Amino acid sequence: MTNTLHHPSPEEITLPAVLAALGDETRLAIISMLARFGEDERNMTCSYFLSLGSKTALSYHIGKLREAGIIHVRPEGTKRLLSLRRTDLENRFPGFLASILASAEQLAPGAASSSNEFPEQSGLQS
Amino acid sequence: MTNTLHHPSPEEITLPAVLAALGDETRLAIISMLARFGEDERNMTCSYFLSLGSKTALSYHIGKLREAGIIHVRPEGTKRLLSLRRTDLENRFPGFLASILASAEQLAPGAASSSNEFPEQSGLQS
DNA sequence: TTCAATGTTCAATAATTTTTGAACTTATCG
DNA sequence: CGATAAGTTCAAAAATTATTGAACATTGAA
Repeated sequence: MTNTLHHPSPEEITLPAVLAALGDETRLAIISMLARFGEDERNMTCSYFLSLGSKTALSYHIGKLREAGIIHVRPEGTKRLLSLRRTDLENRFPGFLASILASAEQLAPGAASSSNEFPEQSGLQS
Repeated sequence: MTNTLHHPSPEEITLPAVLAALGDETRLAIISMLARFGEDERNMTCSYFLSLGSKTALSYHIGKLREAGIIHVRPEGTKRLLSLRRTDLENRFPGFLASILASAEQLAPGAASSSNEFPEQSGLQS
């Protein structure tokens, strides 16, 4: 049995697949949290995202993100350490991830609410 | 019967909806063609995109793009004139549309093949 | 070793999205 | 007027995606 998780190579990452993968609230929330709290990869395990859905649902969504080439998943013991494939995405679709993340910042629970008393519109409501 | 087509206001446009709408090859091709050949709105009718699907399928996809706030549809006689909501999208999600369009340039049939003999990778294969 | 934690897999179900063809509306053209 | 062109609507069918719970595998810890 192939024990290593499959990750598409940079050239295999396609725009339609990436957009489809991100066109889902749960997955958008995952990458948004990853982007903000993921500087230290050690904390970003699957169960970190349990507030977003059941164990099985997360396994499914994380698999989608991985297969689309958006995140990297590194098994470590019984855990999986997740990280954004920032560089690969930037090379493939310049500016794309940055614009998404900037717009998605308010999506993830526990967002660093920018201490703004006047929320304006954020474009992120379902 | 409300004869005017509904278009979400800028504040009603949400990132998940936009991403979901664009996570489809047909719709990505539509906006890519619109971006490249749509400077003159007069030519961009629904039937212009007939190479991408049946009449009914296009009606469906164009409706999706409209409801997501990505395009504007103006009835003119028996036709519908389509245009990208570039400004609204740029205000809402700065840099997003530009990055998509730059990456999607090769998607639409009849693309201005950039006269490049060495295609590299384009990230747009299905 | 035994227990608990972290995830995956599978099959079934549910929900959503897409595609189709037929019928229909509206407007334009001769 | 009568025919054609451009689209829409509707309901049914097809296809895809997402959710669940049960069972399982692996690793780490007591």
